[in-house]
Amino acid sequence: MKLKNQFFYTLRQESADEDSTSSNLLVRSGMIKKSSSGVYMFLPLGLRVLKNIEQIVREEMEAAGAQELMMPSLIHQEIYDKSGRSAAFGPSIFKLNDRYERPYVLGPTHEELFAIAAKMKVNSYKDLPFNIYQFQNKFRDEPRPRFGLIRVREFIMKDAYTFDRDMEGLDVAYGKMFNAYKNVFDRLGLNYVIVKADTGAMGGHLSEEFQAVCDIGEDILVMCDECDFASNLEVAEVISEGTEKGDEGEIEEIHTPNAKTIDELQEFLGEHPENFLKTLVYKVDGEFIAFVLPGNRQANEVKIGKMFNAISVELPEPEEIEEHTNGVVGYMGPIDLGIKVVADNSVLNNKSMITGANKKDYHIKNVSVPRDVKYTISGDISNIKEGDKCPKCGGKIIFKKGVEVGNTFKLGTKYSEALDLNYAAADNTLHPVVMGSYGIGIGRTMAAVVEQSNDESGIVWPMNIAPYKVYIVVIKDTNQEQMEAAEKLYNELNALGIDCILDDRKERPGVKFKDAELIGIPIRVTVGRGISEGQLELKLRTGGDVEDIGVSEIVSKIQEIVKNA
RNA sequence: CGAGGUGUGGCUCAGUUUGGUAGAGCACUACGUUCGGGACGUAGGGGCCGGAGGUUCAAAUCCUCUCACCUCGACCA
Repeated sequence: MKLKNQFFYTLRQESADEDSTSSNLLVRSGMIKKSSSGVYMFLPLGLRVLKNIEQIVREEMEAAGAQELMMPSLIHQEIYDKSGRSAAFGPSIFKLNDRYERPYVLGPTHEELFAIAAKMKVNSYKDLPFNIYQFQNKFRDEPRPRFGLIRVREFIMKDAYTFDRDMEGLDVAYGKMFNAYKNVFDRLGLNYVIVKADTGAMGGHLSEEFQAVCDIGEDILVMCDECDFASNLEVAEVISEGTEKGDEGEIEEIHTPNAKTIDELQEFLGEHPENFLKTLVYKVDGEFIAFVLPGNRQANEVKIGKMFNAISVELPEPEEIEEHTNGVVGYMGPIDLGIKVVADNSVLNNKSMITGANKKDYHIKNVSVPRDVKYTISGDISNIKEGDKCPKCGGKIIFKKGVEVGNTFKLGTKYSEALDLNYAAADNTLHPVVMGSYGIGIGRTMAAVVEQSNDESGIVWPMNIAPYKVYIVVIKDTNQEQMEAAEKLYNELNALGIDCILDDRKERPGVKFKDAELIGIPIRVTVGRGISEGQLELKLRTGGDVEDIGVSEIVSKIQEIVKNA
């Protein structure tokens, strides 16, 4: 691309309403522009990066035996009603009516449609397995779009779906896709970890997430400092200490005016939070249930939801709680609360605890969980925390933050059963097809790369996804010798399939250098005064000094750099 | 959905408290000087101040409604 007369611009200032390094750099370099909250335009330069990432994903999908196709975005809502996901997605699904008032949705993900398409092909066990995928815009009405391309409402996803006869077949298909995913993120040079995760609205048996490690990540990754344990916080199992803390004593009321939170109580009594019993009331599919856990642990709503196989787990308003229980918010305790009580594993043996008296301004002490707390169920309902024991090896737990760039699911038969995707086995009995689904957020991956690869001057694209590989700076666009040398190099590189930018704008050199760095082109060639001695300058975006190179060697040198990157 | 904030030229913002008919920097145009790391000077062009209604002789400024965007929280594959 010659910059003159092309749709190319950069901004010198940060955008006022971008909130992350990656979104600022992508906006400043003219690759994307926000269209409305959580919706972005991809401009020519940005689109090239997107397509490059897409191509890497495509190559790995094809290598894994997947076939590309394309589904519509506009889908009859009935299909999502049938699978129960209109409810599961709730307000996150974009809904609209056609002119006859028939309800449609903009597809948030496509398990249903792929299952329906698969019915065309699947009759017998001989028709399985197979694997199909697409790149397509997905729509999700996120409550709070954030961080540029990281959390958006319309985004391009590569979604793949595998179809097998049984779980053994799924294991094989899943393994292939899992490896393909590793290849993709390895090729992109991302620093990522793979964690076990909740299956959420997708359902099924297993979910693993590919998480790009970065500070603005919205997911907490739970890792072990000794073994390879890695899990999303949502599902990381807490190994309860099982200690028998304290001696049983008589319950005593203590006056604790205005000490409503664990922090205030700690301040007031001078006791460590682990000696408090925190009592939280959740509305689980409409039922008010109390959850008792140590003062130093957070409740985990995903675990609670699983415990009751519930669709919704929400924290009710204080008034609602007081209406439905005998408790007083701020002074809640599990004794005589009047509703079902669930105890966290880690408090079951504790015999000397402090908890709310269900009476304003009072707590009680010497509470023995085995003696005094009448719980219906116990289980693991809290978040693991840093410093806890690793559930796998007993090592120490550490946290990192991650951006979920890929997700794989062993779905099982959830969708095939809902949509009657069955096959006849060898004995002529009918069985539901066993499915897997696999997503990669393309735009989000692009943002994650920028988050991990930038410096004070701008983006540093890896060679294989850079929008162009070489940026040719012509120092003086009016100097004929310089322009001719630059054009010659430009043509030679293009002929070799090495995409390059020729900056032939009437700009001062400083402007061109700054732009080259901002947009992150890996190789910069400067055509300047040295040209009269047949010399060019070469500089890499990743660093290092400017190198003088003869005109005759420049092309082979660039080829070598591109090849070895 | 709750709380807070912001909408003024392409971009970043001042002006709003105390109404008087719109500014700065960057970007853009012309000319000149300069020109190998976001040049300088001079002269220009471009905005009915998010929208609607109201108060007033007069509204970017005050009042009402509304829309959009942002932050924190809630929520969330």
